[in-house]
Amino acid sequence: MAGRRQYPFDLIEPKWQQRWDELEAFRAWNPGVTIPPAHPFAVRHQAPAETLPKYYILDMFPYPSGAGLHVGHPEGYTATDILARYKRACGLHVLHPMGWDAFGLPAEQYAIKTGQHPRKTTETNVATFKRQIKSLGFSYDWSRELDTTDPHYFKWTQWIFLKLYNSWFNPATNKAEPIEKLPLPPELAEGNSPDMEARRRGYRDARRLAYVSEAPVWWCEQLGTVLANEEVVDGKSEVGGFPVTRKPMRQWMLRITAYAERLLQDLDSIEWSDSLKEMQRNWIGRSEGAEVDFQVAGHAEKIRVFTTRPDTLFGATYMVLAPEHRLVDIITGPAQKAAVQEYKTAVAKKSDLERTELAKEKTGVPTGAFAINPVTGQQIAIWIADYVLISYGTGAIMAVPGHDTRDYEFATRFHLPVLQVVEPPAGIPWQGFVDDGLAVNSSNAEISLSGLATPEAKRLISEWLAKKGLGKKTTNYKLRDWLFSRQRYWGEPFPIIWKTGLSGVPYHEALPESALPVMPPVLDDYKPTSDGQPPLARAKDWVNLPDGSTRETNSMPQWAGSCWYYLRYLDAQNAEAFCRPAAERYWMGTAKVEGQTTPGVDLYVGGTEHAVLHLLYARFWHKVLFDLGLVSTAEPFFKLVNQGLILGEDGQKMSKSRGNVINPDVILADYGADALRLYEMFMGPLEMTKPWSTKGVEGVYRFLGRVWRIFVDEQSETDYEQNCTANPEAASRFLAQIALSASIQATPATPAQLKALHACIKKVTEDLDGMRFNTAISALMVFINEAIGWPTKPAVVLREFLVLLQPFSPHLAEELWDKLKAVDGRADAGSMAYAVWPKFDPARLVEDTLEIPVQVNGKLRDVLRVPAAITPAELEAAAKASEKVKPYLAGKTIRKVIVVPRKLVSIAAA
RNA sequence: GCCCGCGUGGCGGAAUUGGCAGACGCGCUAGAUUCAGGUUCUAGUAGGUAACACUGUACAGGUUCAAGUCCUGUCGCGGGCACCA
Repeated sequence: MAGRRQYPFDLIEPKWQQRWDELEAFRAWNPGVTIPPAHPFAVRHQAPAETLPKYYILDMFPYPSGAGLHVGHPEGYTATDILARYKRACGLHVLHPMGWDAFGLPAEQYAIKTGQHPRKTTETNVATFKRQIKSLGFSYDWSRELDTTDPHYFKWTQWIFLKLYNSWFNPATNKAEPIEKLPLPPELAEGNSPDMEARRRGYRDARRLAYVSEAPVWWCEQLGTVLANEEVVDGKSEVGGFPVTRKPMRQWMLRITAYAERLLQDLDSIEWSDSLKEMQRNWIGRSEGAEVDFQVAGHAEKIRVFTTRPDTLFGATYMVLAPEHRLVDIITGPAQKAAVQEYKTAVAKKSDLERTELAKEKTGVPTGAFAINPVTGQQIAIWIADYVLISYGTGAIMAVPGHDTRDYEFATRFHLPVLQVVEPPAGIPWQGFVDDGLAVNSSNAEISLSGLATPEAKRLISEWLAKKGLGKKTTNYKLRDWLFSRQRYWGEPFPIIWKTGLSGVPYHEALPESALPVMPPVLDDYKPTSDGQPPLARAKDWVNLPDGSTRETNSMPQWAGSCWYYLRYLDAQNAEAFCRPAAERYWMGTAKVEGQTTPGVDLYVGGTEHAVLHLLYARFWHKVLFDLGLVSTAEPFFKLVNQGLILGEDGQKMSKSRGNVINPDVILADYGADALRLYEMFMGPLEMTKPWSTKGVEGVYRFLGRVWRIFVDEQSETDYEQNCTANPEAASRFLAQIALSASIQATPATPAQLKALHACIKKVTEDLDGMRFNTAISALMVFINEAIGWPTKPAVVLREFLVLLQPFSPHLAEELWDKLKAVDGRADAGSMAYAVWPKFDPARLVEDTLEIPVQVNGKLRDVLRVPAAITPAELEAAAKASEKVKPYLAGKTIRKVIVVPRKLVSIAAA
């Protein structure tokens, strides 16, 4: 490291971290809990904790990887810690917890390689993360620490799964309801035969929020597991970037699509960034349109299509089915059978990556069949092509090549007819015009759209189709149901068993709550079995139950634990419930508390990588729990902020291969936690991507050194090289012998000193409210730059400054706060954890003179120093009288003079 | 291709939302302290000029007494979505 140590942070920081631990200084108190009278919380607040307004501030909990903390972690954690400390100082009851999202692939892959149990790896990694996080002095309530792999935790993850399993979505009420209350159709209502029982069971199973499906799913050979849509990026696995293929498998699904509309609508009720909301909107992918039925000529079959442009129906000149469409084999003519089969096979062999990457040129083959356009009566060819996806809409489209880019490309390639049915604004060619215009060439004997603007044409044709029974208005979503099972060992087992029903058909049943937690079996080998079964299937004793039923061998995805951890923090130790209602209502802000306005988590900070995975899944679970009356808010996270990425010093993304990774442990050892915290906040706005600079750390470190030297007598810091780090007593003796500077006195502050202080209070307070940490720190620096020149420094002023510094660099602030006792004798200075935030007094900032810039024709010509009480007329006169201004007015006529009181004078002259 | 966001000194970034562009920090220059290096302290630091003038917030226009900020177009960078009918 460069330079001498600025101050003994290596003694100060462990001392205060230990003190906070001993005091349990940052514990948050649930309703009904008695607070020890000596606790600083009780000392500050006379009222019971549950009558104070709460502030729930949450970090995205980390996956404890083997690599340890990287510098991105402390960025978000410092931001939330500063706010947690600030809100505590402002008198709010702050909940600020931390835990571990510890199920996941790396621990399992390490187990496959070494045979070491993932539990062991996880424990080691958690210990490392905890040590690192603690060394940064964050004010977490560690009594609420949780770990998703702890049976006391995942018992309740399994319990919530049972809630999903035992619920269905009632479209009439738009809510999840218990499955027992699902109305049965009349034909199933009666009869107790085994057959009727099985049919009733089938009816219910098809409607549960957690259900089993045989549909094609993403399979990743390298990872040996299936993946959710959200985990597949550009045809590759999000983790590892391995190829994935489509494969029909029996899997557990969660019916998130039932919540598509609410997940979309409720975005309007929460304070997230526009870009993040937009990402969720895109993912949900709502589009309004119509379904239209096309009769297949010479067949009984109809083809149903979804279109967002029913107004272009007159321009539909052919149709396309997805190659996987049910009707393809039925309608294909004998002459086309071979070609169609060949095309289907070719498409099936393509991975999704190839299907999109090689999509430069459209492909397809005709089926030989024709459909009848319901408005023109024309026969139009039916093709199959892989640009139509089986998974969206109905898997079939009406092609309007005149006004759809993809259809236009296809029609051009295969010489299919192109008709104009929309008139663009003047000057734009109609071919391939896809925006709104005026309908043309769109009339038949019964209906005419011609001349109508696109929205009206859509409305009219939809009504007409509905009246004729040919179609109806409908809404489609891109969102698919959530594939919820994985072929992995290191995840929550499902609380599900399988039984054999009539004629050998297997069916599933939930285990009772009393069977929770379902523990995973002990295994020697964590690989999937050779026949592609999940590793849990290897444990025969575990799988096979005495009554002949067998356990579900899939496990839950990593997202399961993070879907509800923010609720477990509210009542983390509770063995009887996932969360007690009183605690839930208090911390989620729905209990009646004076001054409480925010529903849900007040502030959630984390990376943008969870924009559509964790944040969508958690909202979904929360809404189900809300419907079932288990939580009291419709949304979990009221305000959400994404921290920006920290790049390497070379401006590139940090990576081992580039060799530009900054290890926070090294920074910590060289400059201390306070400097690291301060630097990460000083780099720039929290949400921005910004490069690391170790020189920048030195800068804020020097600032902390200046703060230290304002307070202490430099002559008394005798021996910096003395090593007391390993010996707390020696450290404490050493720190105690460092005397306060003689310039600090219990004297009243001068007006100039109060002005500097209150300017700082104002700026820091406003900037913290707006989460502008970088400019708040610059205000602290401005204050110190000024105060360092004061011959005598009043203790009252410095105490208030320390309260402002404390959220940012709490260790140094505590040490100096403690030392100030020697001058002002204030004995209440044991810990700053609940020190009261100073109030800014505008009276202290009143200026008696102002500097007023004077412009002539927009150019600055003078700056006048004038009394603050000056009238606009006097100000104008003073401006015109200025010797610096006069030459620019000479020989010109003043056309206009603008006087902005207390701001500026602008003269226009010609 | 479509949808967001952003372009300010050598660098990270400020600018009360239309009112003195460059706060604060890094770096750099000079001086003091020191045997010396480091540290610390003091002064300076957008370009330009001997000093003024003048020029400057990606580029080109526009609105205004006044534009980094508002409007139109262009270019560049970052992120998201990507055959979603």
